[in-house]
Amino acid sequence: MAAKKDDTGPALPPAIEGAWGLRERPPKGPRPGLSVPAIVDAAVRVADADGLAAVSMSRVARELGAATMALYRYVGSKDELLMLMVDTGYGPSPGPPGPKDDWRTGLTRWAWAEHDVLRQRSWLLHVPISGPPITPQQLGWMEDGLRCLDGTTLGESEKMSVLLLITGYVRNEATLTAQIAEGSRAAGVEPAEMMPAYSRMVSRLIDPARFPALHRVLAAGVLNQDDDPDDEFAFGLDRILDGVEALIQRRAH
Amino acid sequence: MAAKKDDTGPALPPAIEGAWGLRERPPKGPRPGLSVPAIVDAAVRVADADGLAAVSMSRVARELGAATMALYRYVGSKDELLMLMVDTGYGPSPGPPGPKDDWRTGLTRWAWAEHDVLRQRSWLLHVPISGPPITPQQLGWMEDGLRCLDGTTLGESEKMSVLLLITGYVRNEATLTAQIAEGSRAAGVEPAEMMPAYSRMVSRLIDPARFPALHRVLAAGVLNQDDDPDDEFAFGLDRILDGVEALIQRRAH
DNA sequence: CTGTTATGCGTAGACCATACGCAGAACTAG
DNA sequence: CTAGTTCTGCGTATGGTCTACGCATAACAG
Repeated sequence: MAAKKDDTGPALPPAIEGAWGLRERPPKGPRPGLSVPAIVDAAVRVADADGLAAVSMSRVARELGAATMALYRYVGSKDELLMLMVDTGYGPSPGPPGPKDDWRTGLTRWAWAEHDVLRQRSWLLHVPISGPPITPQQLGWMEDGLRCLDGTTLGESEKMSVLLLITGYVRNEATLTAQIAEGSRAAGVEPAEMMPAYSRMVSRLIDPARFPALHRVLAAGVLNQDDDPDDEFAFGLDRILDGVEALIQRRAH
Repeated sequence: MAAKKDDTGPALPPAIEGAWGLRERPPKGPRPGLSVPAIVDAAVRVADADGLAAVSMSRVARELGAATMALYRYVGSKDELLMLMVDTGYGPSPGPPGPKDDWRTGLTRWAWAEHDVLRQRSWLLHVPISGPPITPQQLGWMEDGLRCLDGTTLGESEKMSVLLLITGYVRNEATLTAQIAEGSRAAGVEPAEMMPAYSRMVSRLIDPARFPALHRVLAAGVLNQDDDPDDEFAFGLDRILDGVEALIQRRAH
């Protein structure tokens, strides 16, 4: 009676359970010609090469020399495939902080690690995420982030909030720079010329009397100079960590 | 020769120019039966009612009693329609800060205004944004945000960074809470039961030895209690503004 | 050898965006 | 008043998407 109490809320899709190492292959029937990891790898390869929009079931199947519908024996839907793609796309987390690292050093490294992944695989930003993380590597990232805050005065709930704050920032910053890159490719402009072109366009559109502050920003040439996006990233990250530091100080009081 | 120098970078789509009040109707030909604002309003109505996924060209046309292809006389593509939907979906900006407001009060109000819009129209979060803002209301929001920082010691570039930081945070927070809501609707669980169900599922999946920090968070019941999401939002916002305040203090030194 | 079960995958249906072209309306020039 | 021009509405058609369903076949258990 109490033995089969796995009915814990909404069921996990079979392919996700597979990612956690549960679920063994049934002994009957013909040998599977494909495997979930092979499919996911192929899909990731397509996304790396031609972007997320190129990832269709038929394209992934072609990549594997299989028929489109063969994939549905392994993944329940395209959304499920996308979820698994995100998991392997992020890859293993950067590992726990070193024993001598303070929380700030650790979180900085953690944030830069995600930053690097998203720079490399900008298609991750286009995957419509449909819920909190449930895949192994995703939770691995979360674990390592939490460990950075282990010795601090923060409560468990606050640690979680801080992590969400940082990961949100990283994703947002990556989204913005990826948009510039993709926009320039779509418009046929070289990336360095993108922001100046944008700046010129906005200058032409706005009335300086109705948009004085914006006009001042444009006049200062803020959007023209293509300063290192990494500096921009570091700036915002330090702002957030300053805020976290203020909280930690207050809790220690 | 120097009269028609509008060839400033990648051209603005005609419908967007229309949103800025440029572009007059040609005097020839039959009267248009539709209009861009009418189409955009219909599309927004569909998105409000049935979500962004329900917004197809045929559905919008049906809403207007027109044929699908008729819409293409007014917007160049569906992406263009989406861009216009975002503009009217956000609506007018909350206005400039009051004359007695300090920067922190102003930015707080600004952030909450976007927060409220995104709560109301969560489909805005699902629109794949494809570049920096070029529509009138979007730039209006930016203008009002910049004005909040008018009297501070920050440089123009820093003001922009702060704004991006905040708007990114607002979007991120809204995305997370919207995911819970949508996820619970998709899984047929009532929203209040969503996070506990998630918490139980993760507990079942992870090995406490490999995920000690995460295990501790779950044991503390952090994800169970459905504390007011607005408190959560206010927490993160204050963290960020603390960071901005630290910067302003340093610049004033 | 028989029954069971899982696999590969072909077919088909229900959508989607949109390129193209035609009939006719509404204006301007003469 | 007429002819020409230009723009509108929209029907048709193409090529793409995901995926429900069902059938033949392969591999195992007894």
